[in-house]
Amino acid sequence: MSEASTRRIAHIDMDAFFASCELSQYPELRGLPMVVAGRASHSPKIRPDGTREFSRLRDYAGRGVLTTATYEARALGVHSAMPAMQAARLAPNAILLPVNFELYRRYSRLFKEAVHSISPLVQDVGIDEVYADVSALEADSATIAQQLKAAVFAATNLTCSVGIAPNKLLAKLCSDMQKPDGTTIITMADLPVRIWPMPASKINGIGPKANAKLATFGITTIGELATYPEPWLVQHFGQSYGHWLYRVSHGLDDRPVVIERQPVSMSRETTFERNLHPVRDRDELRAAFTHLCERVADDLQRKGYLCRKVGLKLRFDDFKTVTRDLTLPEPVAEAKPLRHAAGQCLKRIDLGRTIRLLGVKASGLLRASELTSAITGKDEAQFMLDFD
DNA sequence: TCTGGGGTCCTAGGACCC
DNA sequence: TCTGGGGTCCTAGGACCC
Repeated sequence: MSEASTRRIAHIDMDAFFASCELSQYPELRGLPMVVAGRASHSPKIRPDGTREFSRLRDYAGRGVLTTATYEARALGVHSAMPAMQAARLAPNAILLPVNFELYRRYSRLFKEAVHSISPLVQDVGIDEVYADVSALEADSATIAQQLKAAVFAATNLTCSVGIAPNKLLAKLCSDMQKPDGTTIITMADLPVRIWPMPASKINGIGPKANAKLATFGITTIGELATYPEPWLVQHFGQSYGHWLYRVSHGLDDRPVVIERQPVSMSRETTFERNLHPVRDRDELRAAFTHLCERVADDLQRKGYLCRKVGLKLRFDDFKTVTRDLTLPEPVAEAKPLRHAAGQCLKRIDLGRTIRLLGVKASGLLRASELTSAITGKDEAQFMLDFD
């Protein structure tokens, strides 16, 4: 009802986050085309005179994609998620830096603490963005946006863009409208003018496939989507997705800001530098397989979880991906049972081609602490039964 | 020299139970 | 000898997001 329109949700999105973190380390790169991709072998070297020597994109060798590209690099036609080798042909002289997740996580923590200092109801949605429910704050939205940006800048020396709107859907669209360092505040009344002209693909949840299908009906903007009646959308996109398309096109979204969430799965995967043959490269595959299981086990134990389900993922040389999973009789968190279960999964896959990627996933997660109490409860029930 | 890694959510068929 | 129907779990694949 009308109370939905009284909510005020902020979406706070760091500007070119990874690149900005790197520029804070290497200010001499400001204004240059720069990309982040790959591993530590491309870290800058220190010259005898103390200045830094950076790798160039043309030095890149391997199968990675760009994690990020500065605006100057994007002007040369490269963009994040582009294969690095392909980007190297377009921008051979762009500065190349390896990913430094430790650095990004450090800045991420500072950013989120800063948002928290302004509004306590914060939902994490990735390393560089959060939602905050600011409905209960006294100040008006423009003041809140200024406070958020000032707090983030004071904590990180980095800028962010803020959108404030009646729900998460619109707040997310808003924060993207005036990047970088932008502030955009809208109400439901602004929908036709501010939101409807935007491409439908800007909506979170309308990806390449859905967008292409919408385009076959001549629908490219959110406003065009909004001209279609709900039954028509349901007929062509299914009950659930059609209903959702109808709602988002009219700016409707009642998802709450969720402060804490339990993880659903934990996984590790690796793409090999060259495709591995299941027989000829058996030793290398086995070592990688075991290592992935060890890493997943380490993640589980470090975060205090056990899993009831183990999954295996294989990508073949033709990029075809297959998965197999197995539900275990008892939850586990150690590498050995993970490795055994994943090995069982592997037996169900036809290994006719060489392998590009191998992955191991743990799901059906249980908190280790809760498992203890669950067992205690079960034992007590058992005891009662016996006693009876 | 094509196409990373870590996630969430949805669908759909079959098993199995009542 | 054809045929029910709801609920839940398991498994495989795929869309989508950062």
